[in-house]
Amino acid sequence: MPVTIYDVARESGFSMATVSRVINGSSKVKPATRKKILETIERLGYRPNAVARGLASKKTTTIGVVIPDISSSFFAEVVRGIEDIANMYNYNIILSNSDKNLEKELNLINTLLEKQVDGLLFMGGEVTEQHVDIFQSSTVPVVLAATKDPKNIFPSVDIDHFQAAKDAVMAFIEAGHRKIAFISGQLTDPLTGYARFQGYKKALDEANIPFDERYVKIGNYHYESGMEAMRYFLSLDVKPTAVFAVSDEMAVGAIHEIQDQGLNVPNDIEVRGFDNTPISSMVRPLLSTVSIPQYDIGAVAMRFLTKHINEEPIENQFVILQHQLIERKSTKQSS
Amino acid sequence: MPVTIYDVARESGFSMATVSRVINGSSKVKPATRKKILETIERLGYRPNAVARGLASKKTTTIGVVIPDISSSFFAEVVRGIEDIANMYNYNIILSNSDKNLEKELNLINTLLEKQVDGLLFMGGEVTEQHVDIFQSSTVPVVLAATKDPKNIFPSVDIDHFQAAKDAVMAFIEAGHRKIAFISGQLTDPLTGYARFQGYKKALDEANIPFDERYVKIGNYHYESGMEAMRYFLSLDVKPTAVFAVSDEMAVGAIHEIQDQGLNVPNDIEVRGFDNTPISSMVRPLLSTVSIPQYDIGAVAMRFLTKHINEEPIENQFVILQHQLIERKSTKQSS
DNA sequence: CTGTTAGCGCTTTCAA
DNA sequence: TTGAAAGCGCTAACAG
Repeated sequence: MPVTIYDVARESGFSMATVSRVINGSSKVKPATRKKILETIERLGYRPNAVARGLASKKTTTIGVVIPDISSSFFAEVVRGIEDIANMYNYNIILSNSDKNLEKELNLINTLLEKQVDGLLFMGGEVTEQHVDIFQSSTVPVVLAATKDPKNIFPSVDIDHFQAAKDAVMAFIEAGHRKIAFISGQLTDPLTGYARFQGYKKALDEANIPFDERYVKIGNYHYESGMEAMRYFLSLDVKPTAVFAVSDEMAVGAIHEIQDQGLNVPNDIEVRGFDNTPISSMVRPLLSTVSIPQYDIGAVAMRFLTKHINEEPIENQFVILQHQLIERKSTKQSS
Repeated sequence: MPVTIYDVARESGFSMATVSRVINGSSKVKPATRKKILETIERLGYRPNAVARGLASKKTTTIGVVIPDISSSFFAEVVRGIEDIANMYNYNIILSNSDKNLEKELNLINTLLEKQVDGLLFMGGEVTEQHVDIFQSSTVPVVLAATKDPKNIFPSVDIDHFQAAKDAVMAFIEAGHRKIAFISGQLTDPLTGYARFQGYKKALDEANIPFDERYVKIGNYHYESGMEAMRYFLSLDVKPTAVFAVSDEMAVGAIHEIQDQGLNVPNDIEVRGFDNTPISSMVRPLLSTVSIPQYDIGAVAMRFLTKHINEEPIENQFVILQHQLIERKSTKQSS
């Protein structure tokens, strides 16, 4: 039978209210009585029950995080950012993996809301009508991280996927390439798939390079699918001279396929990835990529959420973090 | 003002107790009344308050997980295993990063216990007296994952680090190597550091190869420190012909350092890593390594915890999962 | 500065 | 099969 605040009150000779005050460090308590109460807390080994506190105060100091897959190094880094800031503000996070499965997402959100989290951080593929509905049924704030909803209803923290992809392709164009292959994500995915694809097309368009669908292959962000895509590109009559993949893993897969066929990166074909995950610095040649501030996306989103929770004034509901082209060794230095 | 069980009771014309029964699917409720109550729950958009339930039932269906660093791909995979099984048993997890910092660990454990988690999963470097103390103050079960306590007080799920390292080194010895370098973890770390080091020494010992401290370098498990260690080994008069690193990242760093100096892996120097993290399949040459069932460690630990929570009979309190030598391309096939 | 007293929303005997 | 009522452990007015 664990010791309760009532026991502490009885043993110390003060009331529950006063004990509560010293626990919460709130308002004025005479130093002498604080000391006494602290002593009996120590003596009894009292540990406040956060569930009871949550019920009484309507605050749980925990926030819900739904994420596609924590074993993806991209999201793991985002979560690290979330957790660090959460910790700083004295929140804990309940983490749950959705695998981008709609039903699972909806269930998880519901469960988290039932658990009375003080706020919700959502990462996922798409934000559908159903997401919107359930988010709107929430009495606590919801912030989208590394995604956004099509109607801009909810605050979000993300990068400009369209521009990032366009910049990457433009760098190739400026280096003189005309035959630029694109290893894409699913086009049904509005942000990481479709928006980046549009960026690719736009860059070509502005350079008057006709779009050639043979230079586009859909991948699943993983290494193998990068190899496969590259295998296909290399089977073409007119091979591309540059390849842009929307994930580092796929880019590395592409590089290895190129190398396995006896060609050289970057001399025969240049390759650029996306995300700047740790692997890009652990391969040869070092991978040129588009750096996405994963940690910051998480950190900013969490900070953002605390502001909403505390109803602090918020200037901009939709923050776009900056991406950056990282030139390493899988592209020729254009200097 | 959110709708409560009381509202549902009033609207449906039944008592709170009966509403509670249909929510929990427990005991007998007449189908007709169940139907009516379900309807009014739907109509009112009632969402049960898990905090109140937790207070009343003394169960929160959430478990606490403390982990060194979620952005490490090793732990990310372990957590995926934990979460999947947790999910299966209808638990949520509160995840917190400790960075192996003792004070932080103790604080986190305390917070989780205050939050009335139904169980605790601990991963960390070392399990000290202080850990033992706080774990013993817990009224809920504690399971150690990917670690164990020196006195075998708490149930744990891990691999045999000593044997795994020994096996890796023995494979080199059987392939004819005598000059085997070792990129170690901190020796103050009892499991991943010290135990593996002992395994290395034991293998040499059994083969009557004298231990040479110049062939041992302490790393921090990361890529750069693998390169550094290798740079040092290559500066030796008598260079090693094989290198065993206790993490894949360090092994890959070593390979790249070797390659950068114009030598070939595996022809000039063979390299073997540890963990079988995804990167080992994404480098050239493909990395030979010791496979650790990370996902399973998490999954088994979580399953283990549910058994403790439900007070199911448990045969063995200390489960050792099997490691496995994976032969890829950074070692010569010994067949 | 401290105490009294209602709840918070739900589960759980115990009766009916 | 259903209901009444007593808490679960704590916070938050409100008094004093």
